[in-house]
Amino acid sequence: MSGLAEDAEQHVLALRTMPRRRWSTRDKILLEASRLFSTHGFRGASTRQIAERVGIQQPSLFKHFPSKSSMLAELAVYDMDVPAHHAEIAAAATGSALDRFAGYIAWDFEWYRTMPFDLRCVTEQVVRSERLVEARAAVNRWNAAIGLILRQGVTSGEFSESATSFVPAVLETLSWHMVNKKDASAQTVDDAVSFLLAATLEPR
Amino acid sequence: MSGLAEDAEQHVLALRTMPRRRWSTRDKILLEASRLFSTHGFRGASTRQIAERVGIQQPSLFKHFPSKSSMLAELAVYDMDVPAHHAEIAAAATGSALDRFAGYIAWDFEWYRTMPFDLRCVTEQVVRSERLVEARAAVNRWNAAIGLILRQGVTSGEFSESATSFVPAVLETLSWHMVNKKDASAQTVDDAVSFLLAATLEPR
DNA sequence: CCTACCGATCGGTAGG
DNA sequence: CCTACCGATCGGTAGG
Repeated sequence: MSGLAEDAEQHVLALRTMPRRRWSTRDKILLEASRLFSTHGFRGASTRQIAERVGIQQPSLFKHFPSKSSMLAELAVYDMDVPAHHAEIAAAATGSALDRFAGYIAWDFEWYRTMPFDLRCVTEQVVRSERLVEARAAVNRWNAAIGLILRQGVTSGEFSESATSFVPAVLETLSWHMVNKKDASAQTVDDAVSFLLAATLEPR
Repeated sequence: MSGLAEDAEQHVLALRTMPRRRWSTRDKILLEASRLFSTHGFRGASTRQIAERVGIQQPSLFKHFPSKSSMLAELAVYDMDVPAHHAEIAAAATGSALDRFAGYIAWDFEWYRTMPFDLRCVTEQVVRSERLVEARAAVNRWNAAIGLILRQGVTSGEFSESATSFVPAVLETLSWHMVNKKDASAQTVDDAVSFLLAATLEPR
């Protein structure tokens, strides 16, 4: 079922090159919902606030989404299914663990840097709200793929064993940092890759 | 006004050596509130849930706290005022930036590892809810002190300039990691210090 | 610390 | 996509 992830990735690539006023109402809803979820949390962001920012009445939201949580579920596809798909490819590829890990995190940081939606905190809210079963499965797939690459790197002597337990959480933080900073550039991505690799590599 | 931070630190040290059944109702409320805030977010945790876990009726909460947000404000003292106080001491001390930074983060990780309350996500919720003016001031003080140490280390050639922009967010993540993991030990603290220093130091 | 209760706001529906 | 509206739940108060 990688079709879901690939379709979602293509849709985001299309949104990035499209002026925001030409976005569909549905995507405008997702954008404002993501921003309010990030700022006030899922429960703290009301459907009336989302509708106001989009410029429609609150009940009109439910012509595009069956529920508020379905908005979060769709954002979780961009936040977890797409990264999980890329992480699984990196985990199954040939080459050194270091090269595959470096390649994945470079893609990951660039994904978040150019992401139109504000996905910060989506992961945590997804993991914690037990309703979103599919999104939780994607989180587990991502963790499994990253964990595999890290173990491969420890076995080959490239990665520090004691460091690997911190890597998933720090990777996530650096991803959100790309979203957080308006002035994040391609250089910022390179710096974040160097930062994480320096912490992960076995000291020589 | 470091008396607030020092009193709060002493209170936490006392709680750590006291069996939980001997805690005051007030501290039991703070414990369960912190856990529910961390799991469901501030808005997602209801006062009825908090009261149920403490074993009292919901309106009784307001005999101990004037409002739900005042519970968050008190947790923010443990999450921000106490660390800000220690960071400011480290920033003003003599010695190399590396030594002072390493000393601070070792204290920080140990603070969160042995913290009875679950302070994850308190910072974000504090920063975002504009009402908690005092807590926001503590966040700013912490950021200023850490930023000063980092700039000192860059000037002296000990720290990598491009790395320092990621350090505050990653430091916070590693602190929460100490709370998150039930099996976090003194060794985990040492590993986290090594992890962050490896990423922060100028490569030789 | 309890019972009883209130106004406000919430997510979502009906019907057009 | 709008207006009108509903049941549920929210944080907090009154009074004992």
